[in-house]
Formats: sequence, structure tokens, C-alpha cells
Amino acid sequence: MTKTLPSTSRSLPIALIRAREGVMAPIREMLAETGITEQQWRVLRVLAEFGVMDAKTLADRSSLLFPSLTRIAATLRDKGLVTQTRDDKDRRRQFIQITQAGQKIIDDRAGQAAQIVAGFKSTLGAREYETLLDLLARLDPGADG
Amino acid sequence: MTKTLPSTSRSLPIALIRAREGVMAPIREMLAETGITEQQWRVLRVLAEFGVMDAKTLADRSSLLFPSLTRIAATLRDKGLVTQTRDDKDRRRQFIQITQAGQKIIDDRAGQAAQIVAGFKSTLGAREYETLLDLLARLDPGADG
DNA sequence: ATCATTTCATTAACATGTTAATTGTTGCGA
DNA sequence: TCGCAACAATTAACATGTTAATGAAATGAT
Repeated sequence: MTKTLPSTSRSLPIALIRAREGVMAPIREMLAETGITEQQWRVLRVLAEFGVMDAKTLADRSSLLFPSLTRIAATLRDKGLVTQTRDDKDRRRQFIQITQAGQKIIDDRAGQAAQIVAGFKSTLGAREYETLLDLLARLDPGADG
Repeated sequence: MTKTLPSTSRSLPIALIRAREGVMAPIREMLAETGITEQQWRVLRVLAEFGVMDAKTLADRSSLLFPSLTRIAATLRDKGLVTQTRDDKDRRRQFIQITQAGQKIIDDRAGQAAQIVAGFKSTLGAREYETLLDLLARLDPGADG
């Protein structure tokens, strides 16, 4: 027998897109005031959390493809929000570090961003929020499970 | 007190991105053989499910922004997969319809796509799969709830 | 009828997603 | 040492995401 596709209204890929749009809309609105994009914010957040790291690790932790990170890092460097330095031991490699200006953006907006996320958590309820994160993690092949 | 951001590993936006990547990877792989993109596939699926419709409705049902749909519709028209006709009553409007060639792509791949989705459903379990769709819908401001 | 407003659609400009090709380095084995 | 595979990073090329500006057509008030 031939399986039929689910109606688009119950399609998992489309549901993921719409949920992401719903969550990102207020965050993008907040970030618009800072002049940086959602992806640039993600990179700065990872750098703020883990400190200096090589580009490959940064791309992985930011969930960005390498070509995207190349462009984003150049943009952030031009804005003075990160610095790039070559590894003297292995000159193919590059280290990326957040600057004070970059850290200030994180510090200034972290509370606001946390409130937005807290809003969604209270919308779903703390218990279902955790359930959602667990289920999403199980769709990610990069995760443990 | 100031709330702190969740660790990026438990960030809802990042979890949504990674889950979407996990789900889309095998679908993109399948679509690569057909020469159409994920978004083009989404447009064709909506047209196959609902039939001819105006561009605005199509953009909405495909979860695409209007400028994106404009380009995608032009691409699909050039490939002979859809037709575009002006509304004689209101010449601003445009109707878009799937062609036989477009329908054939859907018919040829629908089973394969359904199997991929079924794989995720069995990974999570039918019950949790439905729970996930419900939770995702509650993050979408466009939905009812 | 005329003008301002609204609506549908396209276009522009820039950033990112995605795959493939290319460049510069390192390391290893013949 | 030479040559080559492997790796890090960039660049290229095309498609899409996103916001803003613009064009084109309908609507409504006066």
C-alpha cells in the first residue's frame, strides 16, 4: 500500500518552521534595536558562554554551517564585536574571541531575551516546556540519543 | 534580580533549529534527486492538496513570505511545474495552479516522503509525536490557540 | 470624476542556508 | 625531499529569509 503525506497542517517540518517563526519574531524585534541579526546574536552568546574558541567549534555550537560562520565572523569583526587570531601552532586554524563591545551587547540584552523565553515557558507550562525540549532533542541526530 | 539566559544547549530557538535540521536532512536528500528545493516542494504540496489558489493564500499555507513566493513561483513556472494566471475581476491578483508535470513529482515522491516522516513518528512513538505537534502549534501565533 | 488610501504583487538590498570548488597548511609515506 | 592525502578556511553560485521601497490596480470619500 502507498502511504499518503499528512495534511500540510499536521506536517512536522512545517510545524517546526511555524513554531520557530513564532518564537523568533519577538526576539528579532528585540535584536533590531541592537543592529545585529539573530545568527550574530547566537554567535556572541556562545562566545560569551564558553570564551575564546576555534572557528570549527564555534560553528558547531552556534548551529551554523561553516560558510555562514565565515561571513558572520567577518561582519562581527568589522563591527568590533569579536577578534580573530591565527593559531601559531597550526596556521590553518583561527581563534575567535568576543570583545568588550560584544560582551556589552550580551549584558545589555540578556535579561530582555530571558524574559521573552520565560514568556513561552509560562505559555506552555514548565512541565510541557521541558517535554518539548526533550522531544526536539530526539529529532536532532547530533545529540546523544 | 536579573534572569540569566539558558545555556545554549537548552535554548528553545536553537533546539528548534537543530530539530528542523534533523528532520529536513533526509527530505532534502530525497528532493535533491528531483532537482527541486524544500520550499518548492512545499509549494507544490499545498497546490496538490488544495488545488488552484491565489498567491496570497498560497504564501500563507506554504509558510512563505510573499517576496520568497514571488521568486519561487517564477522558478516553478520556468520549470513548467505551475502556471500563473491573472484574475480578470481584480487584475492585481494572480492564480497559481499545479501542472501535470508538477503533480507527477508529488505523485512520484509522496510515498518516499511519507516513509521518512513515518520514521520520525516511530522514533518518538505515535503518542509523543502527536504531543510534539500540539506543543509546536501552541508556539505558532498564527494558529488558533 | 479626482485624490488619498488600501491592497496585491514585484523589486531591491542585504544576510543566511546550502552545496561545491578552491586555496593554504599540515602531516605522512615512498 | 617529493608528492599526496587530509584538514581548515574561504570563496563561489544559487536559493531563501527579511525588511523596505516601489509599482499597479481597486476602493472610497468628497
